[in-house]
Amino acid sequence: MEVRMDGTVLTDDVGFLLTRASGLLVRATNAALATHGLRVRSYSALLLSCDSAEGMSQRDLAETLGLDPSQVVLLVDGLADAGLVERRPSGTDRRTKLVVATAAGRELRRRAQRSTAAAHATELGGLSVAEQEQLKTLLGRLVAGAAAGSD
Amino acid sequence: MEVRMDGTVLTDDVGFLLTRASGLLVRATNAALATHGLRVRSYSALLLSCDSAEGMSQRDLAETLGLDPSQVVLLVDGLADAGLVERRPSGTDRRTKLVVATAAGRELRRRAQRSTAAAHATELGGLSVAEQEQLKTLLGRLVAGAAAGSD
DNA sequence: CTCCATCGTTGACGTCCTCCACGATAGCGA
DNA sequence: TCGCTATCGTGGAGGACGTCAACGATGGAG
Repeated sequence: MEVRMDGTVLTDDVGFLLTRASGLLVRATNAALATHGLRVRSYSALLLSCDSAEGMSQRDLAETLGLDPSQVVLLVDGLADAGLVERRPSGTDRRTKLVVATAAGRELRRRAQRSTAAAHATELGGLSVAEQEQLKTLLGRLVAGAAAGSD
Repeated sequence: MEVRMDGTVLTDDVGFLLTRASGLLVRATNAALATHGLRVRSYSALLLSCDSAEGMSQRDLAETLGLDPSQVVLLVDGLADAGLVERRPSGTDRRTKLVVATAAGRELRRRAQRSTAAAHATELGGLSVAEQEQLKTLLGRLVAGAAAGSD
């Protein structure tokens, strides 16, 4: 019988579990989004583009998604080529381009959302709704804390 | 004021938070492990090799880490080249190779563990110890459930 | 007007994911 | 015993992703 206090055993390590859980969910979600021609990455960007009425700068997109700005370029390129979003010039700053979802983008978002919800339900089936909420809260605090620490 | 029930808003999505948190922790941990010539991947494999007395087959390694077996080959190659683990033939099955940590591997593991613990403490600073334990439990259940579901 | 910061973009390089195929070995049924 | 099928480790290909450095265009402070 082996008893250890912290993340000494790999499968008790928060970091490992985080990576493992994320990998599982990403894989399942990517599979669910494949029929819509989306991946987790592009779907996330589409969501943000839909939820901001006036569009979101690529800078803010990168910040929120935790990505390098150079990756957002390709991400938005793909979405724009598919007619899901468009780049609009900002009225106040000619450097920034606001990414805003098109009607087609908003429509696809609705359909894709059903797919991801189904995948999430399957993957998170082992947890009760209350526990999922608890997990969400803890992760939110973790992310917020880490983001604050890197300022 | 916008109120939504579930993961409708991206930053309230469990999957997104999971990926985001994992990315943050992996980045920090990789930075902490860099001085030891390790990455999260190789460190995890080293841990497993240390914790199983008789060694672990690459198959089981892949299973536990959630990786494709072909990746484990390269992973173990790297660790073996660094003298941290060695491949031993299994007494019962000549196909399988047991990966077992060397003395140097066990020594490095100890030092590396201190680095990762420090990184974790920094990154998880926003959560109390009880909350970290809670998070660990929830993630463990999630991973176990998803693993059971894919059988 | 000048100097420096910021935004989007491009390029490069390495890591990681996913899948497919192969030789060697194991295990089972005829 | 002989095949058939499954499993283990390995190799290779192709795409996605992470990280960093540099550039032109623009904004803002002094």
